[in-house]
Amino acid sequence: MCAYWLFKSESSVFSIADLQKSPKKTTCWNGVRNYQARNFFRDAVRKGDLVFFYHSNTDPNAIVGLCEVVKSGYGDYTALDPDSEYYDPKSTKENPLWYMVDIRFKEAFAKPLTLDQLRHIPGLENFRLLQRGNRLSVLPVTETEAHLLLAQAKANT
DNA sequence: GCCAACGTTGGC
DNA sequence: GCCAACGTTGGC
Repeated sequence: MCAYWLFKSESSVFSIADLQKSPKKTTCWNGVRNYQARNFFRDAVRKGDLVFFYHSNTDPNAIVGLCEVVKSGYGDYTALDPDSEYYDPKSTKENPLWYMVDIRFKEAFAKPLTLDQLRHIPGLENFRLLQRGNRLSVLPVTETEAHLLLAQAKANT
């Protein structure tokens, strides 16, 4: 049983095109410094899970493609690097405070699912991405929601 | 650039 | 443990 997730990224910081250009089309998703997101990485995101890639703070904001988790949660080493902007002295190698996962590019949608479009899809009323004030950068997607998203992406050609 | 919503910090 | 202040996120 694979689960579904949505990862947010500002396209100017790291876009799906950047992922596609990465070695083996794979990257570690580091720099998550929010406890809720951390808990997902540590306890729930598993190898084989499907990830919707979302561009935030861009125009238009949209789900732009799909990736696959290729490595479950492990210690985020940027937290150990004093030169990193993600450095956190409370984290150690033995006792990581922050976690990351690895994802591999799967597909870029021919036409991204824009935020505006998502708001009009029946069945997504409770989708966390669409909820007011939502700021979580790693969020769970239910199987029902995932199927709706995949169907819409397919229909969007 | 603005502002609402949220998470975190720190004083008490 | 409460809550005000602050910093950040993210849509517009």
